Amino acid sequence: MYQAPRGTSDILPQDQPYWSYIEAVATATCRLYGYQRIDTPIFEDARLFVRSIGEGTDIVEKEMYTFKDRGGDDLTLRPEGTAPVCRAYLEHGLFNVPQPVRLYYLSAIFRYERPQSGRYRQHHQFGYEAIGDPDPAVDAEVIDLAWQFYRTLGLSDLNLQINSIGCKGCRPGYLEKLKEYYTPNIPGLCADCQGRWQRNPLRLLDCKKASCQEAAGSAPKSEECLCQECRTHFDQLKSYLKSLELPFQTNHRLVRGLDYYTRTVFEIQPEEEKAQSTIGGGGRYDDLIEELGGRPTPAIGFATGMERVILNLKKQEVPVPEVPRPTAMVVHTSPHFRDEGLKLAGRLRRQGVPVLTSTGARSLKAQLRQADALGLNHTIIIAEDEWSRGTVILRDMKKAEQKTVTPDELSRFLVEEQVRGTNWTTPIH
RNA sequence: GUGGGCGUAGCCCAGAGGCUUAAGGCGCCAGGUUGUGGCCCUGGAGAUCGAGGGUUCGAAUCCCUUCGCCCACCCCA
Repeated sequence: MYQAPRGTSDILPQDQPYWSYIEAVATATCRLYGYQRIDTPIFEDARLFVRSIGEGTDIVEKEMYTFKDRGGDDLTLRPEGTAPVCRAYLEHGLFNVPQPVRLYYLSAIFRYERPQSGRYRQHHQFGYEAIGDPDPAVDAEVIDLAWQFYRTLGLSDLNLQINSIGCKGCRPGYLEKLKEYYTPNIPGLCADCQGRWQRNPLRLLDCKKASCQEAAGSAPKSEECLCQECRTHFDQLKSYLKSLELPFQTNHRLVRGLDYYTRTVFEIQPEEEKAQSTIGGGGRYDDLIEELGGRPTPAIGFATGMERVILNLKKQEVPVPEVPRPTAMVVHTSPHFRDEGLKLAGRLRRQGVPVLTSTGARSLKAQLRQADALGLNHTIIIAEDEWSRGTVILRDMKKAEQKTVTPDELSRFLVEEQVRGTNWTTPIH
């Protein structure tokens, strides 16, 4: 038997309410803030990602789905959403519209990793970018939008952590200090951290090993090494966040895994911290667009993992709206009426009434049993006697009552139900 | 890539060497007479016991290999 490839999964009807709910809330929230949707291809020139994410990162080193197409081009299944949006920004001259350009996306992301709870090879992100404006007010807006999104969804007990990792001007100095501080501790560090000291000192800060955490605890803080501009930017952001009444915490050990981040970085995670707990994160990437061949263009973005959001919606037992389904079914006492049943159902549907039809040569009993199992409110029974008098039976399955009606009366009743909204199923769980 | 746990019907699972010709529950299908569901009763379909090899008179049960799933590390959404 074939199985879905490792790390991928089918989203069955049972889970679809979560997806449409999240998409609806994401879309509505973005509209509230003036972000417009953008969709980029599922694959891109491999170099786009190597260039933007950074050669030394895990994503580029071992997680990209890269392949040669028949024309010999190296293509990569998008492992993150920001670089493609920046590419589109440049390609379509979006620097010629009023800045910042506010864009959002809902898209599949691919990373070759060992799957585990909340981590998949194909997952989905809702993300957005504000490109072309250095103002810390934009940082605040981006963070606020994320917070608003989670709140609207109904998630509670979330933590917002922020940090500033400086710019290309002041970060090198900070990294020096960091390495200096760690030098005497090197023998006590875990093997991974010994490598990090060499290649990516920032990452020393978020090692989860107890032994390394100790050292990280009293390590020099990036915030204390910011240049004047970065410091002002960070201070202003914090003050804006306070104005917006966002309950943030400054986390000096918050760094992010992609190379392109500058200044503001932030993450949002559920209070009870676990593995892969971060549900969303983002940051500023003021040098990325230039790196991709554009003019220097400051920008900031955010992305959240849909699967992780769903995980938390379930954990917190947040009720989500059910997707509408018909609550009526046309059945018959004899297969001879199947044709009439199809016509009647067709007529109802043209009037906007969702209905099911029974299939197969089943007995009336079997058809009703099925209607019951599906939790339908009504069955419309086509039966000899009534049909010969130009009527059908409308049976209320919940009340176990039925009456004989003409097709016109039937339509009127069901259209009425439809308008009142009772002709759709609503409960869930 | 590394470590741990687990693989018996669509789902939950019993069975730990010969009464297993693999049990039960849910679900599915059908029936319980005349055109009507939900409860109950009866019947049915559905499992090469993840796969391959080995030990044995005999293996779902023991051994080896392999694949898959889950969880954790790394890292991230």
